[in-house]
Amino acid sequence: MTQNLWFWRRFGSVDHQKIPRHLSCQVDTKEMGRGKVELKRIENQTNRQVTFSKRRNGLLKKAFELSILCDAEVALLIFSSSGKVYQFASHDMDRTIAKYRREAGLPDSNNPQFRTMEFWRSEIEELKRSINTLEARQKHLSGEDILALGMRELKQLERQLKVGVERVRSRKRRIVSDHATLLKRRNKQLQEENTHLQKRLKELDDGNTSSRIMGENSCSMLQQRIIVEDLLNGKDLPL
Amino acid sequence: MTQNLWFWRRFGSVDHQKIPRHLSCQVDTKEMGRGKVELKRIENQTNRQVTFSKRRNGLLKKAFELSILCDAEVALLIFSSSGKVYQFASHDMDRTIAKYRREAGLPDSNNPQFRTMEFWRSEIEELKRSINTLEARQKHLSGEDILALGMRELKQLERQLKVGVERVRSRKRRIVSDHATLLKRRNKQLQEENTHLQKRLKELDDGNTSSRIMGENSCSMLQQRIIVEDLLNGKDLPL
DNA sequence: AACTATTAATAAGC
DNA sequence: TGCTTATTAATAGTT
Repeated sequence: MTQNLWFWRRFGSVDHQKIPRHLSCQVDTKEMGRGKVELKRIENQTNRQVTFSKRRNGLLKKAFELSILCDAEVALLIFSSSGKVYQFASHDMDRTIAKYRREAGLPDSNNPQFRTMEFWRSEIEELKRSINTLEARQKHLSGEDILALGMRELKQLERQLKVGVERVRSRKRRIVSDHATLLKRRNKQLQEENTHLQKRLKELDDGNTSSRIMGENSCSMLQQRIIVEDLLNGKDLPL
Repeated sequence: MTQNLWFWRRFGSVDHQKIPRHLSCQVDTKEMGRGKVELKRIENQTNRQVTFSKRRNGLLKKAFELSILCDAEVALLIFSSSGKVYQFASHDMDRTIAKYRREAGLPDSNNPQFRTMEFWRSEIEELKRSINTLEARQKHLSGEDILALGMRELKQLERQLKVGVERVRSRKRRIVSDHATLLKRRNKQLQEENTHLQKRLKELDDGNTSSRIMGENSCSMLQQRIIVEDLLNGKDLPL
């Protein structure tokens, strides 16, 4: 009944005393497939989702096999982090749950009101816990409340912050560069248009207005140049 | 919700069109380990029990891993054919079961408690919104998901990250410096103690043991120096 | 329970 | 999501 999680103590860290195949492995991680995966929440969302899909299927399959091969009654509930539910029950979910309640459950938790109360309560508790965690992390990332952190954590934090700074800088450079490119292109267009217009004017007229037009042109160029400089200084970008 | 058992159709008979390793296999059975096992109840009682034990552990382990790796909520109930129950719940068995009942069970919304439920629901919504905000902020601080940010926000973000880095660095320096100070002080104490001891020895004795003690002394000093160097390199600090 | 040969599961890449 | 491949994990049978 309470041998829940016992395997964690046994399997939590893989024992590499005996070298498995070709090479030994120094890292204390969960390994499978092509790579090695730390037994911790996969941070990359896409990856997590793919792994979830694969392992969920694997788990359902194994639950099914166990129930058949060993004539066991198995019930399995899986909620994805997005809240979608997947289930397997060898006999009948409700029957198995009822059996569990009789065997392991508390005297009377079958009260529907009590149960929903408990459910919402725990749901809220969990959300609050999440918020606390996130807030703590946030503070750390802002360099606050770091007195309790050890050297190792501080170094990791610094590394992460540096990565963040670099990404932000990279994005900034990209924005500026894109805008500059855009403006240059427009500049060029205008220049060409100007040349064209001048040519046409020269063809139509005999020189008494062409100087005025050349004046307007150079003014427009100047304005463009100022905008580009603003961009490079990071002033108000339209994006 | 009812995609239960779907995998059975796909995995029920293994596809051996592609020869797996050394030899192909003609039989349409479930295979594993050294032998091949039909996907049906194992008749031999001993065998069945052993297999149950092994596979049960495997299943529990995998359920656990799924919950950790993919941040999923998993509940698993296994009754052996002799009636013994084994369970795993990543969060809380009752909570997960309640969640399942809500999801899969009747969408009973005309409850007298509907109002309070609505209240809690909105409470939860709000908490979730907070979490989303926090997570978004977190990502920004990690330099992720910043494509939508404008130049002004990026600059602010960069400034904040720099402040964070500087605070973390400052804290690191402080830790190292404190430790160095501490060690230097201890060093000095030891040195004084040493001098004192040597003096006393010289007074009491006439030189046949003093060399040994000096040896111990220099060894201690060497150790101290190594620790200080570790500190400056940021290795494992006790703090 | 430990060992080992063999197959299954699956991480990564597409 | 599905397929392929390289690699590790699970485990059936044996001792």
